Amino acid sequence: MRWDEIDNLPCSIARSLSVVGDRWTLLVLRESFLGVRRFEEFQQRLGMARHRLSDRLNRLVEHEVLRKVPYQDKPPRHEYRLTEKGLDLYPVILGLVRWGDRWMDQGRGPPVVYRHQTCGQMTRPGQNCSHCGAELKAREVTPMAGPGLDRHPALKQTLARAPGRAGGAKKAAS
Amino acid sequence: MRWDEIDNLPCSIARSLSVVGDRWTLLVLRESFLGVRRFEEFQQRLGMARHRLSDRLNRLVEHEVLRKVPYQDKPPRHEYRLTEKGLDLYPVILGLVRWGDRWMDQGRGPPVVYRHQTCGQMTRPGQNCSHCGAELKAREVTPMAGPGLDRHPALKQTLARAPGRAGGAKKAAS
DNA sequence: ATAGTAAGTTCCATTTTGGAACTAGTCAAC
DNA sequence: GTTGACTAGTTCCAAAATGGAACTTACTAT
Repeated sequence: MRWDEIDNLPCSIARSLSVVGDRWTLLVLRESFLGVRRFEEFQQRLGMARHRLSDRLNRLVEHEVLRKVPYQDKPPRHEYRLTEKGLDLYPVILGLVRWGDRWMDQGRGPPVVYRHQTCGQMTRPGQNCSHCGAELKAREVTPMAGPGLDRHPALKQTLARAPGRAGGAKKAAS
Repeated sequence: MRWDEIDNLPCSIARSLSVVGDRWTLLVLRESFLGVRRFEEFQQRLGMARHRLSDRLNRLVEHEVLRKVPYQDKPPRHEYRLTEKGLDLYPVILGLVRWGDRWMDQGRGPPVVYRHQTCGQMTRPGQNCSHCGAELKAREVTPMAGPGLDRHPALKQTLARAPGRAGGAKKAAS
C-alpha cells in the first residue's frame, strides 16, 4: 500500500496520519504552536531542507491546518498561521509531549514545562489541565524551560516568544 | 538533519517521533490496541511490505513499546504485545482518532465509536471519558462500528476481536 | 552597484519504501 | 517420504521520498 492511498481507509488514525504522519509535519506544527509563522524562521529552527519545508507547509495549507496570511505586498510575503483545524491538533502534540516526557527524557526531566494561564498553575501536558481540569487550549498555555533543557540556549529563545508571554509572537499591547 | 539524529533533540515531541513518527508505526500500534499480536495478522490487516513490518516491530521491541512473548517452541514462534510504555501511547492514538473523526470523516461520521466499560457509557475518544471523566485505559474501552464504517466488513471483523469483548483476543473463559 | 532579506525552486546523491519471490522449521496428509 | 500448509521472516530490485547545496526572484537599504 502506498502513502497516497491511506487517507481513503475507513480509519480516523490513518486519515489523520495522511496529513501529519511523516517525519517533519508535527515538528513544523510544534513550531507553529510556539508562535513561529514565517518560512525562514521554521527553516532556521528546524534545520530541515528548504524544499521539504515548502512541501510540508503547502500540504498543511491544502488541508487547512495552516493558512497563508499576507503581511506585506512588495514583494508579496505571507505568514503561515494555525486555523481552527490546526489548533485542534494541540491535544495530539501534548499527547506526544506527555509520552516523551515520561518515557524518553533520558533521566533529565522534561525539557519543557507548561503553565495553564487560565488557572495560573503548572499542568501536565495533556488534553485537560491536571490542576483545574479545563481543556487545555494552545493560547492559554505557556511553555517554559524545564529541567531537561540544560545548555540549550537556542530552545530557550524559542520558548521566550511562545504564546502567553509579554513580548511574544504578538505585541504585548497594541 | 537526518532522521537518526532527531532523538537527541531536547524536545519530547521529537523524541516521541523518533519512535512512532513514521508512516506505519502508529498503524501497527492501532492494531496492537485492537488485540492483534502476530506477524501474519499485522501484515494481512495492514497490507504493508513484510520486511517493513519486520523493521517496525523490531524497532518497537528495541524501544520497549512491544515485547516478544513466545507462544510455541517448535518451530519457535512469538507474539508482539504492548508493554506499559506501549499502553501509555493510548492517549496519542485516541488524540489522532478524535481529530480524524472531527476533521477528516468525509461527512460520514466516525468509522469507530467507543464505549467506556468502567462507566458503561459511550465516550468521545480522548484522554478522559467524556461521560465519567476517568482516564481512558485501552483495556477498559470497547471500540465498536460507527456510522462511517459502511460496507467495510474487514474492519468490522477487526473490531469484533478488540479488548472488552467476549470471544476477543483472549479466550472468554479459561 | 552591491549587499541583504524572504520565500522559495532546481539539481543530484542518498535513504527509505514497496512488491514479489524466496528461505526455514515444523506438522499433517496423502 | 514427498507434498502442502503455516508462521515468521529475508533477499533482491525498482520506485519514491529525503537531504544538501546552490540558484532564483522580487524587492529594500547603503
